[in-house]
Amino acid sequence: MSKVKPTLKTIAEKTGLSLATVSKALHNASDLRPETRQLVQRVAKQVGYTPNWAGVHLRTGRSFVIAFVLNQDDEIDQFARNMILGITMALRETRYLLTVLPQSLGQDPMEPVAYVVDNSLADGLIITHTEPQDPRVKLLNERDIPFITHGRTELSTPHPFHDYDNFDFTYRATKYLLARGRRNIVLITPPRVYTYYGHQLGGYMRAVYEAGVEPNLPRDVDLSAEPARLNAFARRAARSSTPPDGYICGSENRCLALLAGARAGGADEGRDVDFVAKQTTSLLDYIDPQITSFGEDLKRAGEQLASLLLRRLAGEKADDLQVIDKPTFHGRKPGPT
Amino acid sequence: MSKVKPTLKTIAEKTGLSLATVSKALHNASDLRPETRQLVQRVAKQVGYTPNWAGVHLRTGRSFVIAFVLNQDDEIDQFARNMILGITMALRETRYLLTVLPQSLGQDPMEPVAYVVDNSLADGLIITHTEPQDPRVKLLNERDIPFITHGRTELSTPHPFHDYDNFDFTYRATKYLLARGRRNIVLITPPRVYTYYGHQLGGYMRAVYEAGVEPNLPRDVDLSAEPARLNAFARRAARSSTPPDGYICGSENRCLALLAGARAGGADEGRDVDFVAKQTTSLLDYIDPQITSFGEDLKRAGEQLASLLLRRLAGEKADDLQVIDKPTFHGRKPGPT
DNA sequence: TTCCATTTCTAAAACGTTTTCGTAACCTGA
DNA sequence: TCAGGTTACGAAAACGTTTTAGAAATGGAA
Repeated sequence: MSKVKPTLKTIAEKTGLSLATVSKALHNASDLRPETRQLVQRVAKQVGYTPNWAGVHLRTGRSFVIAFVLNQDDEIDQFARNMILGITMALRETRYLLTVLPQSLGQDPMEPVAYVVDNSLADGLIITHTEPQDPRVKLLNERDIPFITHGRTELSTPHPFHDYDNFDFTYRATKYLLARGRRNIVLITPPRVYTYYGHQLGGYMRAVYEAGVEPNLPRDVDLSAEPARLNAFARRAARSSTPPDGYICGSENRCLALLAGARAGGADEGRDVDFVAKQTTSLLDYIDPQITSFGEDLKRAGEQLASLLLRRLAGEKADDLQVIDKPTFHGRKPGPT
Repeated sequence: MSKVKPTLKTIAEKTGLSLATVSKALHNASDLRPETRQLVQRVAKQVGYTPNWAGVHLRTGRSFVIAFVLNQDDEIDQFARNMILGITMALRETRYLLTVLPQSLGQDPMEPVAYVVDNSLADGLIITHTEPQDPRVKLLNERDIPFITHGRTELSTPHPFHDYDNFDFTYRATKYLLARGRRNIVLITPPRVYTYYGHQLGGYMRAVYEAGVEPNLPRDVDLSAEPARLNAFARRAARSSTPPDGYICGSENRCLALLAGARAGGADEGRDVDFVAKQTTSLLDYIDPQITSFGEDLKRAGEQLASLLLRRLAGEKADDLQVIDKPTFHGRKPGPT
């Protein structure tokens, strides 16, 4: 077994053909005799030829790499894992590889994106946690670099995106709680900077106003803080003069934190208060109490993001590459009392 | 603003020096006048030069990429996320990038590794979920490709690894339960193929035998199955003639599944049965009941894996790059009754 | 002044690929 | 037989980098 990796030259020498012909044969060029093509491909397989990516990259300028910017703050359970899983699923069977870049907590969100752009590390980017006026999107649009976002922006130039219908989630979740007779419903909002903060708030407000009920918007507390803080908040709230009788929450774990807090405050789940969560894992299937939820399939989101981006790379228009997923209802309670 | 990316040639023309000199100046070569070095570096900064990786790769054969094989089955909560986070943390400030490859469920574990090797996609690999006779490790050793494993093997050729002391985890967990008067303790084992299955079993067995207690090893059920199955198992077991009074479990979520099952079977947590989990997230900090656990810091594991691998790439011996992390105890119960 | 040693720089090749352009060879019809 | 057109292949350049081997310039000693 020879130690050196076979190259086009190896095949050229074995077949007596030129480098140019070999290259074309492997790309199924039309100006070659079928026999020549087959000969080359046979020899290529025989010697175990695989293209040298550095060579390809240098010559073509294409790196066949998709970059994913991994955001650190996890309001959503298993976000990163499922996203990456989905992306890699969509990328297998293609020539593309996935590279992951960290977006550290204190760090400028711009930095990883600029790094990829400046070093032309990837043919396309996937970014998440979008803001209405996302500077990363602006930069990428400006430089004309293919990308897709998870989440929408409010920028005028259209760009590919995949999003979850967070308006629909909170709208239906609120209506569900209202139907169960709840009237003092708290929405645990995500960080205000993100676009979907507005969506979630919108769905909640609409449902509440339609029902003629007052919204409950805690002002003095950051509801997007760590779960332990949520726990404390729910405990205090349960003991207040107007205890919430419903919670809507964007993650299972945070929902459990609220639940434990409410219990510690003396509230009884099911009787005094109900919870609705966004479900991104199977956790709610096997714990008690049974908590009603709306599902978001992050793995599928990752898959879609990647394949939409590939279509973008193939030249499709941004407007045709915009998808919004609907929440799926997981009822786990008997009907309204 | 010029559209083309500056190259060494750009700098060479601006300074009037040759390509060779510019290249050496940027690498701090010793055979250059300090003034020349500074001149080149100043101009490089001014024009915003960044090296073209394809060019570097082609010339040097080094890709400056670390590959991480992402295993799909997650017995451990947030495994992938924290691992990747840690790796990327260790890699920032270096020239190295991380690419993630999927290891699909039914798929031959060999495939992604072989893919990386055949296409020389990375300078080094990080693989997890090691088996005692891991074929991937054999291949990589054979081909002399730098790598590191999360978990040990039983192969004779030494290789770099980072591992969690799973023996110590189950040993101490079992002793903890024994000290609380528990005598019928079930260990929820991971899949048998993995090396750490043996470690966990060993620690458990040793503690049990030292105490003169019979081990409880359920034979007819796959304890590494999905959490929903664990839930059903715990329910059945609670109703049996010899209900377990202690569970040791390698993940928080699975532990919650057991807990819900035991409750459904009529067992009361704290009175009839106790749980000890391996803790890799903050979940246990804010739910009830309070569950005692042993921590495994996966993010730090990722960081260590990456930096050990970098040291390997720098030429250090495998024997010097082997680390075993100790469990950290999180007691959440009052002392033994 | 001459010669050698040292310092400082450069020319050129090489890594593997794709693509443009050119040129043989062949065929067709008169 | 020959002009004109088509088919099938090859030569060479280019992408950006690093490195080897050598050349020019400088300095010091004789």
